[in-house]
Amino acid sequence: MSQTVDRALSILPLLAEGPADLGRVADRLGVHKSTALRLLRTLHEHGFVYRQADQRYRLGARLISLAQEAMENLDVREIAHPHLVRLNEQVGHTVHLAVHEEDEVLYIDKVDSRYPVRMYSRIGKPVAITVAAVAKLLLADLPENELRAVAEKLDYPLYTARSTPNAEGFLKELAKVREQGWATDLGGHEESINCVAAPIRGADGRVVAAMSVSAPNVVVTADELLTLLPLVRRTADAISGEYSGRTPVKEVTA
Amino acid sequence: MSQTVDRALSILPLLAEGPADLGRVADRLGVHKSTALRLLRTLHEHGFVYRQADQRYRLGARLISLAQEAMENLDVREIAHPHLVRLNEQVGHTVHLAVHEEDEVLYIDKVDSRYPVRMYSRIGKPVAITVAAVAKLLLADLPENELRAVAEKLDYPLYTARSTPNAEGFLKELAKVREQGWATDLGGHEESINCVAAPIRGADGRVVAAMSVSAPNVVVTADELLTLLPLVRRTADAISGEYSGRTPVKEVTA
DNA sequence: ACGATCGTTGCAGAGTTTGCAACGCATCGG
DNA sequence: CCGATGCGTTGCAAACTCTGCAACGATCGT
Repeated sequence: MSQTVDRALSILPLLAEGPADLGRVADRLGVHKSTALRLLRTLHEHGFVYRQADQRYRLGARLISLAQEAMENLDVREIAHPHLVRLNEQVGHTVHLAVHEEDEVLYIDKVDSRYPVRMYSRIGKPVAITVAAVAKLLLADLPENELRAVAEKLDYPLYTARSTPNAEGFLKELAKVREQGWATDLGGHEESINCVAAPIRGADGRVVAAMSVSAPNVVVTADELLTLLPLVRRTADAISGEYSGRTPVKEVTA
Repeated sequence: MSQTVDRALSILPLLAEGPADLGRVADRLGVHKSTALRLLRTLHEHGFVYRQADQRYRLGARLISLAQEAMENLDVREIAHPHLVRLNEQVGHTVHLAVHEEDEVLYIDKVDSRYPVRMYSRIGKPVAITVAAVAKLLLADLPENELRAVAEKLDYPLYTARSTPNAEGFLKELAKVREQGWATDLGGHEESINCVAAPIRGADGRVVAAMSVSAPNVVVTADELLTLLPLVRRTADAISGEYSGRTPVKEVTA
């Protein structure tokens, strides 16, 4: 809608790939160098980009601190955290909390496994939306028409042989998930890692977040992990209860 | 330099304070509602802001994931992390890693204390620049003229009775820090918390980051904490060595 | 049912942004 | 040592984008 802002914002993901000099930025944006310079200057004034010793630009500190504030403002996170910690103490495995926003699902909290073998994931990282157990729960709650639209639009990368292959399979899986009220990912993202997940609901019953317990095959089998399901669901319900009790605003897709 | 972008970017810190509706954003920016709307729309398209169910705007997910990428690209962080973990295992206290950028010092990594008493701090959060031990190290490395300019410009909030009171005291402290090659914060930020910090240097000898060990009085006295200094310095030196060995770009102030 | 509040859209004027060309500066090769 | 090349930077006038207004529609509360 606003050309200038549009261009300026496009610079940020570009710099996320790594530092770039003026010429490179101008090229990638398809604008004159002087234009790119002025955009970068404005971004710089706000601390969103930073100029290295070699004059190249990279993402700046304000971006990091802003993101930090953004996460601290998420009410679900605040409420859920102690529950996640407690669950982690009980089961020992990695516990995740995720929310859905604009066709992306991302982790907003994590408590690491106490076992030496840890899985790779980071708070703030978008999750594999077509296979992750938490993603299934979050998407399954969308109204039918939206859901169909989203499913068609997605890519279905075959991380493993058990990854969701296409929109049809995804919708079918989501229907199942919606009905049973919980979800799993059995080696769909990484061959040796399984997850069990449960939804966290707001006062109006809509799913506002999802939490999961993940563990590699080498520690527990999928079947053993599934025995934790009741505990995971109870934890999620406890968070739901606390969250809907004093909900200031509902976190739902637009 | 660019009015439109300037305004658009100003919206983000504003939203970091909490969700706001269109009217509020327009007021704070001092522009017409229609103008604010178009800016918000552009930010929305890029995922930087998100629209809640109640139509209010808040910071979006792309901001969080971008910040995540920004941090993952920091070479110092990657290299330092395992060292921080090891140090934490040895001493048990909270370990921090911080960098300096544009008159701000912020934590880019943290390993939590193993003691039940934990201090409040978060990755991405700007640190109290006038009192934190890591901040002293990072600033002490600036060229004399820049340093003076920065010191004059800063605020000196009196967190405790032992906080740095003014520019003069700060410069004096920095001179000491520069000479001895390490720094402390003894109750300057929070009455009961002490820190010991050491610098991490790049190939050219400039300080690129600083690390610290922090612990509350109730666990160890300041004197006991100081006995850890040699270990902290050794760890910092190890990181420095590894970092300067294969430095792609130097992270230095412009 | 009515008024108030808030978000949204088309429009024309105003102002900002854009790309060009020229400059300064450093680096590199002859 | 000097010219060539590449980079970031600045003034300028034309062009296009953005701005604020006013009017509309929807939603909410009384």
